[in-house]
Amino acid sequence: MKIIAIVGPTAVGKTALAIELAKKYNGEIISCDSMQVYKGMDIGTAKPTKEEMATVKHHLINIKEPNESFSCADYAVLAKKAIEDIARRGKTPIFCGGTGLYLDSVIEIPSFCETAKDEEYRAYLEKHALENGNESVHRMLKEIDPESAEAIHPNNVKRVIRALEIYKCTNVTKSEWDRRSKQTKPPYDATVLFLTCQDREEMYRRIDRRVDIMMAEGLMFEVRGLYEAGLLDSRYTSSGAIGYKELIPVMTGEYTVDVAVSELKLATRHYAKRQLTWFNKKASYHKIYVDTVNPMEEAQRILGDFNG
RNA sequence: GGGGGAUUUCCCGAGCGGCCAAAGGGGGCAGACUGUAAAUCUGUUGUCACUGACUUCGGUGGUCCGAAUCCACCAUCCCCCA
Repeated sequence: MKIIAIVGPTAVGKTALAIELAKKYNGEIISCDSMQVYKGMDIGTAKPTKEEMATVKHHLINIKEPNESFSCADYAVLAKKAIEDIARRGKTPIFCGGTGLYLDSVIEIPSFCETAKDEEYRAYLEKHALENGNESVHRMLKEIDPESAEAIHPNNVKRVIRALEIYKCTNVTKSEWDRRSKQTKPPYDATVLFLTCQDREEMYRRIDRRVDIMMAEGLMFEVRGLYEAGLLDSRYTSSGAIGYKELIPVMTGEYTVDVAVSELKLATRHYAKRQLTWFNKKASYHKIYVDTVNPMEEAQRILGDFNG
């Protein structure tokens, strides 16, 4: 099963390229973005426009309310279904988005969703860490899975807890799960195009420009609407989205719009750097510098006589 | 015109005679990442021939074995009285 994936930091033009390629290669797009899944969060997550979505079929966008929970495991299940669905109709699945882990959960880690979860235990550990310090839960992990304890920094409580949770749920350590998952490969033959900028300054300029456009398109209104509907709350994963969490303080009067916008630009730059770090280490990805070559031409050169 | 306060490394800001290349935060740069991932976390950040040397705390000169820290003058900014 052949699939195409377009990844890269924010604001390099992934969406546009995906749509062009979908037309060229008879494809449908599967969003690979942790925030575009939420309804009503349109401008801030830079979703494709209605027109674009009418031209090419998109999957896994607008499938959850902002107050619903969603995670990578949910994504992996749905994305695999989407691939089947698209393939059944003889089309090519084209992944497009910047959430690296989400892509990995389908093209690299077949057992991603088999480790289960235990919210209660998680909450218990969070409380424990809060009261007894980060080291306390890390020591617990060291007892049962020294290998993971070694790999996870004690301050990264979230991941320490998840490792403990995995063991609690499956009786198998996280390090063992990781080892096993590396032994099997998913049944997909993915060609990944990694869009990026050669010049860091250029990337930051694109981000600033993108944010200004979002504001001009009415991001503030979008945020206010969600805020007034009670859909922005730190309990929700969706409210951690860049563009929303920076604008909430404007609603409450803590920030001026100008301050919020520069915070938003900054957060986006930080995010883009993290994406770069993630994608850069993927040796098999085809890097395309959007500021020095024509991305569509380059993509076609790489994909060649690709046929799904 | 008179009185008071400030000036610190890219930025904010601590330091008030040795333990200071100088806390902390921000930013920059780099990195990690297998169920919250637009999240979470880590390292690094004066220069160099780097377990040591050199330059730095507005400027110049001084006191002292020793100054970002004390003194004098100058510069710039802020506040108060005229």
